[in-house]
Parts: sequence; C-alpha cells; structure tokens
Amino acid sequence: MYNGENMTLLDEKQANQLAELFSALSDPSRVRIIATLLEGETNVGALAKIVGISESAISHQLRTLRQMRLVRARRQGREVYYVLDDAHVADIFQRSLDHIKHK
Amino acid sequence: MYNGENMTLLDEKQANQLAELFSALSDPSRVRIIATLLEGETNVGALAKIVGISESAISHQLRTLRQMRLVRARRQGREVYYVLDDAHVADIFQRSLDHIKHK
DNA sequence: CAAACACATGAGCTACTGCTCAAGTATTCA
DNA sequence: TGAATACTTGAGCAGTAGCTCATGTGTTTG
Repeated sequence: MYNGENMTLLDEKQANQLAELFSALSDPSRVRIIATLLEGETNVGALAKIVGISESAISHQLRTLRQMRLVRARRQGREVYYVLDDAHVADIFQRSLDHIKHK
Repeated sequence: MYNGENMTLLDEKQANQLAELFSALSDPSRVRIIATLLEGETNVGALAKIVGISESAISHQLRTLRQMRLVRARRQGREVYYVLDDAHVADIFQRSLDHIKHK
C-alpha cells in the first residue's frame, strides 16, 4: 500500500482539501454567517447587521464561501440573497455547533 | 430574545469557540496528524515521518492540539505517544473526510 | 556520569488572512 | 436620466500562523 513519500491513509491532495474545508469554517465572522444562513436565506445587508461587520467585509467573506460552493447567491432587485449550498457541510456544522453548546 | 448587539442564535463566545475548533483542523499538517491518530496511538518521530515535516514542527502542532484537548500524550521511556482525546471531534473529522472522499 | 536519543520550547522570519477604504457595477425610482 | 441604494471588488495594512534553527528537558545506556 505504497503511496509516495508517506503512509497516511489520506494523500496530500485529500489532506489539503480537508484543511481547506475547515479553513472555510475557521473564522468567527464566517461561523456567524453560516449559523444565520442555517435559519434561511438572507441578504447581504441583513448579514452585515447580524454579524456586526461592514457590508464590504461580509461581501469578501461570502466570496470565499461562494468559491468553495458552500453558499449560493440569488439576486432579487438590488438585493442579493444567500443560501447554504452544501447540505453535508451544513450537517457537519450543525453537529459541531451542538458539540460546542453541550459542554 | 435580546442578546446584545446581534440577533444570531449563537452568541459571540460560541462563534469564537466554533471557529477555534475548526481552526484546529484547518491545516494540512494537523489534518494528517489527526488522520494518522484515527488509526491509533503514535509517537512523535513516527508522526514526523508519516506527515513529512520535522519533529519540531510536529511538536509545535501537537502542542496546539493538546491545548485544545483534542489529543492526549503518554510518555513511555523516551518516546511520547499521542492519542485522540475527543470522540465527538474524531467523529466530525471522519464525516468530513468521507465528504471529501466522495466527490 | 557523560553521551546519545526523543521530544519540547522560544525567537524570529515569511506568508497568509480579514479588515478598511475607495472605487466600480447593477438595479430602482423620482 | 440622474441620484440613491445594494452589493462587489482591488489595494493595502495589521495581526496571525507555521515553519526553521538553536537550545532546553527528560530518559536510557555505555
């Protein structure tokens, strides 16, 4: 079961992907964005107020979440509504949240 | 249900804790350390070879994992063996790994 | 006890991250 | 059509993270 330079069950690519996924969830602002979106579709301005940072900052964060396909955008008039776009990650997030809450 | 400056279901402290948890898993080296420990107890030298970074680097990473109580150390002679010390986080990690693998 | 081995730790350097600020795009409405 | 609203984006800056290198601690062995 030789896989190059190491003997881990996961290769370098998988390790990087996994780290990248957790990185997406590793910032308090993004955590709050996702927690909010768990409740349902929300637009940028509302997210800014709820999370407590500028719209610009929210927009930058949503960009990374979008690039990772964790959220999806829908424009309605001049507002842009975001939804979670990865049920499995949402599930992982919810489980982790429960973990934090119960101790 | 007023909780200060925002209306999120999770307060600032919980958001920080959750972000901190994901931060612990957000680096490829730590991901590989944890993946290795999922297979069982491992000492520092072995981890260094498997992960492919120096023993010093491994030691630094284990320190943060230790401080977060995700791993636990046991000295045996001059070697130090590490084990995962949080079943729930191990479960979350495993689920996330499966998520990455299946797509 | 001295030397060798296994690991831990502190300092410091580079790379990255999340913010602000200024400017740009898209949409509505007077 | 032009101003206002809602969001996006790029540049730049301060704080953080992960590494190396040197040194320190704990343990075994000659």
